[in-house]
Order: sequence, then structure tokens, then C-alpha cells
Amino acid sequence: MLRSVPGTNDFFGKSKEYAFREPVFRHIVESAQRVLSASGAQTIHTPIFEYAEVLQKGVGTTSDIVVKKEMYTFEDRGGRILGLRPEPTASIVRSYNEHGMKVWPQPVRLFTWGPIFRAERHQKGRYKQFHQVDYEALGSSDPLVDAETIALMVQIYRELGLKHLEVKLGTVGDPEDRLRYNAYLRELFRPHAQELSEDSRTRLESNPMRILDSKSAADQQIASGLGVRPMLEFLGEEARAFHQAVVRYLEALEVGFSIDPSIVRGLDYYVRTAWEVHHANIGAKSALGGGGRYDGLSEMLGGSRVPGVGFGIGIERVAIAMEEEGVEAPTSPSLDLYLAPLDEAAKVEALQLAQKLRPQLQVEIGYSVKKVGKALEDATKKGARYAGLLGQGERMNRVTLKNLASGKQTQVAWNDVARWLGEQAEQPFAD
RNA sequence: GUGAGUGUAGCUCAGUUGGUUAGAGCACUGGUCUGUGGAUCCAGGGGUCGUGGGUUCAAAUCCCAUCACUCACCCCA
Repeated sequence: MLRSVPGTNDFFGKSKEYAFREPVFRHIVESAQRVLSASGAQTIHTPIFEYAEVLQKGVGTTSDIVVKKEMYTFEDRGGRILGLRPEPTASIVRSYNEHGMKVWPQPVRLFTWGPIFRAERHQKGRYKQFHQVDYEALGSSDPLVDAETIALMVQIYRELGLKHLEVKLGTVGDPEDRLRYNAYLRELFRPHAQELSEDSRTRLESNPMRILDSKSAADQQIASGLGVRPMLEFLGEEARAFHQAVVRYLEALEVGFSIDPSIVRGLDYYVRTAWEVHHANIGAKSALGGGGRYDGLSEMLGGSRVPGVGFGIGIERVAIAMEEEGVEAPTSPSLDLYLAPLDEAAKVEALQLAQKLRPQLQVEIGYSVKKVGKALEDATKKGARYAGLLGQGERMNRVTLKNLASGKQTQVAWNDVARWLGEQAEQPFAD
């Protein structure tokens, strides 16, 4: 039997996996949408594929996504090299430039949601196709925007009922700070290059900061033995003041967070603010989302200088966290009425009555003639509140409505069904 | 890319020291029940026992290979 590609998932109501239930997915997206819309952000949807160049420049040439070839690329019939987006920020910045959004009132605040692709070995909480809610604030370099962005992100998690959150705030400084820091690190580590892990030896030239958050015990031992000074000490005046401002604003907003200097965004072109949100008890893949400031990205994509800050929230990870915390799973909307035809003539009647009642009521029909007992059984299995029987005993545009919970039933004219069911709903304890 | 674990029905699993035609529960379809459901009882459909090869009179079971899935490492969402 043909199967789905490993690391991809089907989302539907009765999925065995909580994280892949469509109502859970929708609930997360809608909650995020509510929070972000309330803050005045606008929805945007960009294509899920772009010229590979856009996406590569968007994550940077030393990022794992490019280095480890984690981006799906393909050539179309016109010989264009395209890629499936490994993150949405580059597309949004590309769109901002392409449509001249710099003449809009700044900052332009956009959010989107949809599939993201990475060609990685999958495991729990990590998939080849996963989904993100993504928010970007473009056109302002005020630290207040960074603080609000973080606060909005946290607000979304709270809205979803998550409690065991850990917000880790860091800063990667300005590019020149990083140059200084990287030069310092290279000088420090170079004499010990032979002792470093293979990954870290590569990082020594490409991105020495990444050595610091290496999980290799040997690397850690070397680092602690050398007494590595933290990035914070290498910040320039402006970057330092910026970081302090973000901290101050976040304190004023009463967003709980901790300073974590080891937060180093995996993507290039991030500057200054960087953060991750983790969840206490979901184990290895604990990051629910992350974000940062990327003032240099627009120029990398050939546009003018546009400062920006934003975040991505992993929808599947959030769903796993919700399940861990026992957050009540939203369910599919319940069926109001199941119309069962009891003879051939009633089939078209069921269709007519259903059409008449939709969309005020959610109405499903039985598609084949069944005996009354089976019809009621079907209605019950479908989770309907009422069963509507159509057959010899009805006719003349009448239907027998039976409350499946109480067992009470009555015959009602078609024209009165909507009103009658409405009245019943208003007095749920009447029976 | 590296390491570990697991593969029997849609799902959860049983299957003895190798032994007839591979089983159960749940789910599904129908009957019990000709216009009154959720229960009971009965019946039915559904399996190339992951795949290929080997050992054997005989393999779901033993051996080898391979594939798939899961988890973990790296990195992140």
C-alpha cells in the first residue's frame, strides 16, 4: 500500500494522535489569529515555494538549513531553481519589498500560518512538513517592538492554556559585535582545534559562536576550561542599551523570562534580540517557538534596509505541549440533526429538508433506506442531538424529531423544524 | 548522517520446545428487531504474519539480508 512520506502527517478530527487532530490545529491557529488581530496585525499568505535563492539568503549560508542541505529544492520546467520554504520570514520580507510596503505606515505588522518544510530525519515533535504561526513586525528598530512581539507570542501560549512556559531571552549583538566576538573565539579555540568535535571544527571558521552551545561533552569541557567570556561583554554601546531597553519593557509588561546568553539563533542575519520559548515537560524537542531581530535581511534580499523582528510558533509542538498539560481538546462541532429516510420516497425528502435547514443547523442525512432501529443507531453513532425520521408515518412535509439523549419525540412540520430545535436548545434541561 | 528499539486484521494484541486451514477484543457490515437507538446473542467481510532468501518433512516462530516504522543524537519549530 502506498503511504505518506515519512515525517509528514495527516490532520483530521479522529486522528489517534492529539497533535494531528484538525480541531486542535484549528484551535491553535484561531487563538493566535485572535491575539494578533486584536493587536492590529494583518494576515498575509505567501507561496510555500520561492526561488531557492530567496530562501537561502533568508536563512544564511552558514545556517544548518543550508550547510546540512535541509531545504527541499527542485527545478521547474523553465529551469528555475525553486525551494520549499524552511521558514517563512524570508518570503514575508521579500513580499514587503516587492509590494513597496515601506510607504505604508510603519511598522508593518503581518502574520501568517501554514506548512514549513525541512529535509531532516524526523522524530517526535520534528517533522519534514510541520506548521507554524508566524508573525513579523517590519520597519521599526524600536526595542518596544521587540518587547511587544515577545509579549504577543507569550499571550498566544497563555490563550491556549499553557502554563509551564520558559521564555529565554538572549542577544546576538550587532554584526560588528559578532565579528569581534567571533575573532575572540577563534583565537581562543584555535589552539585546541584538534580536540574539538568535527562539527565544532567546522564551526570554528564559519560560526564560532555555535561551538558554545555544542552538546558535545568534550567541547563543553574545553569551553569551560578556557573560561570563555560571554557575548554580553562584547556588545557595543547601542546593542547593550537596546538589550537593556527590551529587558526593561518586558519587565513592565510582566512577561516572565530569563536571560540566557546561550540563545544563538540558528539562522544568519539575526541581530540583537533573540529568544526561544520552551515547555518544561515535553522532553527533547522542548522549543515551542523562537524569534529574533533581523535588521540585515531585507538588504540581503536586494531591498533597502528594513529593520524587522518576528517569531515562529511550531503548531505541532504546541499541540504536544497542550496534550502534556491536559488542556481540553476542542472537538468537532456537534451534529444538530441526522435525517433518516425510511423508504425510497423519503430519500429526496431528506435531501430537501436538509437543504432547507442548512446552514442555520448542522444537518446530515442517511444515504440509504434503513429500518428505524438502524436509523437511530446511525444517528447516535454520528453524535447527533436529534434524529429526524422520514417515511410512511410522516409525509405531508412533516418529520418525526427524536431527542437521542432523552428519547422523547414529536412530529413537526418542515417549516417549524428550525424554530422548534432552536427552542429546545434554549432549554437544555427541559427534558 | 549516527545509534537503539519494534514489525501478526483498520486499532490493541495473543500465538507454547517450529506442527493441520493464523486467533481474540474493539471497530465495520448484517441478523436477532417488517416504525423506535446505545444492551445481549449470532453471523459475516477484512491478513501475501513488513519483504526476500536460507535451514527443515514442516517456519508467524530458527538463521541471514533487506525495507519500513518509532525513539534518541545533531539542530531546531
